[in-house]
Amino acid sequence: MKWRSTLDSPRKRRGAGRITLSAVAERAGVSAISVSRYFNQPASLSEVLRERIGEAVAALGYVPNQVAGGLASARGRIVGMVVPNISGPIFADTIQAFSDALAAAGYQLLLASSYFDGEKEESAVRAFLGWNPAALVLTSHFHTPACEKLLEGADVPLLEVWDYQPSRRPIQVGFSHYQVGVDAARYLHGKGYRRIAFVQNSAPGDYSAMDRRDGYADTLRELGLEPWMFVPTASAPFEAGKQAMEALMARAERPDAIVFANDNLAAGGLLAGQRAGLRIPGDCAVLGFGDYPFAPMLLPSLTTLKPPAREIGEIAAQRVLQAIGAQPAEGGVERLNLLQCRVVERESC
Amino acid sequence: MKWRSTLDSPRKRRGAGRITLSAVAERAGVSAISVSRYFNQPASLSEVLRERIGEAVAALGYVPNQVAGGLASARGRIVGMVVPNISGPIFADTIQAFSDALAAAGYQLLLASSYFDGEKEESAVRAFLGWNPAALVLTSHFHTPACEKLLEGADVPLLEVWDYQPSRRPIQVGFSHYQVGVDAARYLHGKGYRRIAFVQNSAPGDYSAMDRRDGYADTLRELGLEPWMFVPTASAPFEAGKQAMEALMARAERPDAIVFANDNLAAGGLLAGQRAGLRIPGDCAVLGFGDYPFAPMLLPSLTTLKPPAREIGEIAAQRVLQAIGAQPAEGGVERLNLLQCRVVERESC
DNA sequence: TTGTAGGCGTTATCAC
DNA sequence: GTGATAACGCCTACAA
Repeated sequence: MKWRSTLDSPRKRRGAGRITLSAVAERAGVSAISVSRYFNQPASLSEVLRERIGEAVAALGYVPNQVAGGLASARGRIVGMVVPNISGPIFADTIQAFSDALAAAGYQLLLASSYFDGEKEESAVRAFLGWNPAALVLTSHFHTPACEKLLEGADVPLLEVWDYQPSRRPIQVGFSHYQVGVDAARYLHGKGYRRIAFVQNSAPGDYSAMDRRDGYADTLRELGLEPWMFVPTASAPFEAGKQAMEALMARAERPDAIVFANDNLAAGGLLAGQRAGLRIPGDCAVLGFGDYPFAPMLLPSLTTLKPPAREIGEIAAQRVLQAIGAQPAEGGVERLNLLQCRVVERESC
Repeated sequence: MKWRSTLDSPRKRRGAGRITLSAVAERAGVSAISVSRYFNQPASLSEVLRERIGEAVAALGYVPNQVAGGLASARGRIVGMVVPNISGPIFADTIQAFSDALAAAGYQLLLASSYFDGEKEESAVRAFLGWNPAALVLTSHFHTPACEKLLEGADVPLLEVWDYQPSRRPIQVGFSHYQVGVDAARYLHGKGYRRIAFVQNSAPGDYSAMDRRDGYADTLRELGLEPWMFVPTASAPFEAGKQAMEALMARAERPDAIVFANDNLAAGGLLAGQRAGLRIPGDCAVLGFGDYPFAPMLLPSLTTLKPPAREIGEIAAQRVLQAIGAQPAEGGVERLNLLQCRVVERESC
C-alpha cells in the first residue's frame, strides 16, 4: 500500500494541479508567452518554435485554461443564450444552428431557459454576465427593468432574436409576426376561401401569437371580410385545437378555412375534424404556424407557415462573431435582420 | 459636445472596467474578502456587515466575476454536456431537465453537439475542459482514444447518460436498449401477435437501435417464434418507414405486427398503411420507440415505448450536484442508475 | 521573432 | 467575525 496521501505530490489545494502554460514552455525550452502565442497567434512564431511547442503540448496533453485566459484578457470565448424553452419544437433549430456556428469559430454556448418568465430571464442574464460573455442572445424584447439595467451597464454585444423590434437598440434577428398573420389571410383568400376563422392560443403570455392575430384581422378587414376569432379555454394546445374545431363546426354558419395560432392547435383541430368525418380541406381548410416536425405526418398533412428558425440561429451567430470582431463585417454589423416565414403547402389547404 | 474619448475615464484596455469586489468593499467600508464571503458564506458574516454590503451591492449593481472566482478557487460553476443533437426530439427533454436543475443550484450549462461523431465530441470535451467544468456529461460510451485520455487526466466528475454500461467507470444514467427490445417483443406477444417483424434504422451508427433489435430477436426465439428483420434503404426515416411497410405488406405472408426502431419510422409506416387502406391495428399492429411529440397526433395514434428522457436529465443533475458536493449524498454517489422505458398504449397496437 | 514585468478579480490561508 | 497577503494561469504592454 502506498502512502499517497502523505508522501507523494502533496497536491496543492488550489490550482487543481493541472498542466500549465509554463510547464509546456519549460518542456519546449521556450518562454511562456511563446506558448501562449502558439495558440493565439501562431503566425507570429517561427516554424521551429511552433514545432517544438506543438510536440510539448501533445506530449503533456495540455489544454489551455480558458478561465485564466479570460481573466487576463477580459474577454471570454463564451456566448450566453436565453430561450423560453429548449425542448419545444420552436427554438430547437435556432439553438442548434447557433451553437454549431459558434463552436466552429471556437466559441462555446451557455444556455438557459426562461419559460417566458422575466424573472427567470433576469437571473440567467445575471449568471451569464458573471462569465464575462463575448455576447448575449435573448429571445424576446420584453425584459424586467432590472434586466434592462444589467444589460445596459454590461457593455456586451446584445442580440434579440425570434422577434423583430426595429426601434429597439439591440441587434435584431427575426421576422414580423404581424406579417405572418397578413400572409396567412392573403394566402387563404387567394385560394378562394372567404369565411376564415382564427383560433388563438389559450396559453397566456404568447404575445407573438397576438401579433399574428392582429395581422390576420387587419388584412381580413382590408379585404372586406369580417375577422372571426375563437379563443379556446382548454389549456393543453392539442385539446384546445380539438375544442376549437368542434365548436366552430357546430355552428350554423361554418368557416371554410381556419388559421390556427400554431401547429399544435392545428393538429388537434385536424384530428377532431377527422374523427367527426369532415373532409379537410373540402369542408374546411386548415392552416398552421411553425412547421413542427409532425406536420408532414398528419392526415391530411398540414399546410403551415414555416418560421426561419435555423436561419435565425445562423445569422445570429454571424452577427455575434462580427460584433466581437471574430469575423469581418464590411460596413459594420447589420443591426436589423428581417427574415421571412414561408408557406409550406401540403394537403390541408 | 463632450470630449469623452480623451478626457473622462480613459477606459483601461484590460479589465473591461466593470465593477469589482473592491469597489463594493470600499463603498461598504469593509475589506474585499468580506464581500466575497457575503456571496459564498453569508452565515459567517455579522448581520451588520451583511446589510451594509447588501446595500452597496445593490447600489452598484455588482455582479460577481465568475471567471476570476473560478481561477482563484480552481472550480467553476459550469457543467459541460455533449449531446448528439439538440434539435431532435430525443435529447431535448433531457437537456431541458438537466439545465433547469443545474440552474436552480446556481450552475450553468455549457452545451455542444457531436452528431454522433467522435471527433466532434472530442473537440467539445477539450473546449469544455478549458473552462474548468465542475463536471462533464456525455451521451454515449464510445469516445475516441484521445478523448478517453483527456477525460482520464482531467479529474472531473464524469457521467454517461442515455446509455447504460455498468462495466464502465463513469457514473451511468440510462436504460437498457436491449431490454426495450425484449419489452417490445413480450408486449406484442402478450397481445396475441405471432408474426412480429422488426424494422431497423437505416441511419448508420445508431448502435442503440441495434441493441433493441437484438433484444427483440432473442426474445422472439425464446418464445419459439422466428425473428423477422427488415432493413430499409431509404435514408430519410419517414421514407424508410413507408418503404418498410409497403415491402412487408406486399409479401404473401404478412406480419401481424411491426416494431419500428423509432417513432419516425413508425409514422412513415403508419401513413403508408393508411394510404394503402390498411386497418391498423386490425390488419397489422404498429409499435414505435421514443414517444415523439407527434405520437398522439397520428391516426391511429401511435403506441410506443417511452424512454425516461426527462428523468435522465433530472437524475443526472442530481448525481452531478452530489459528486461535486453541492448536494448531500448519503452513502456516496449512486454510480449505476438504471431507469426503465414504459409502453404508452394508444391505438396502433 | 522572442522575452520580461506586471496585473486581471477573486479566493485560500493564516493572523488577529 | 474580520482582515492582510499571496496565489490562481494567462495575456497585454513594452522592450530587445
